[in-house]
Amino acid sequence: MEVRKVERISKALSDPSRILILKQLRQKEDCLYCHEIADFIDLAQPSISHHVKQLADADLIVVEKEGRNVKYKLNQAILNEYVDFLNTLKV
Amino acid sequence: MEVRKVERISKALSDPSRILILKQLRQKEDCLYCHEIADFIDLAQPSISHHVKQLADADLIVVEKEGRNVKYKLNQAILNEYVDFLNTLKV
DNA sequence: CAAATACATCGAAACATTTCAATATATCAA
DNA sequence: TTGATATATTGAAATGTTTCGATGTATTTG
Repeated sequence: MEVRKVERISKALSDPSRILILKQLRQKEDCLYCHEIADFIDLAQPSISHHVKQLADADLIVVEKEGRNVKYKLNQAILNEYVDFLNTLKV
Repeated sequence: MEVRKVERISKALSDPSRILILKQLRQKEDCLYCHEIADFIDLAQPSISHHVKQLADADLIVVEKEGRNVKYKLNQAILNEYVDFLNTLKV
């Protein structure tokens, strides 16, 4: 995995709100609706939108439109690649 | 692993210079001297010092003084804990 | 179609990070 | 002990991130 990609994913993972979103995604069995995020993150709507965008830009989540709503899924493949990279750092 | 800790490690990993330091640490068989960093990172000495501090504060590297010199080693245990956390995000 | 709902984008304020020159500290060498 | 070397700290400029109010854009519902 390229340094740029590692950097972007790490940056996406370096904020408590975004970590929480990923954790809740896991709790919800890998399918979270945008409006559900407001239930566990106390931020204004544009801020939540911003955080979701960071995760999407890092390819950590896949965004699916469902009419007015937006649904998120974890991108396991990217997470696996990131973990693989981290493992190559070990001796 | 706590969200705070994940945040701090991710932040440490979210800079190209710091990623490079960890990669070179691996190349050097897990034992890098401070002055060697200047060979592959084109930044002023205080900047390198700053980056190394971020890695140390995140516990990603262990710092050992050797007289005038400083030696770094990867903290594999923390990296493992971080990887374990990332794996819990998967379904 | 009009109003309501869900989400995104813009612009600006507040805050954090990165970078370097200058300076400090600690150790080694003569 | 004096000078040289290795690294850390300080302070400030430049840049990036986070946050929100205001507003824009789809989509659904009445």
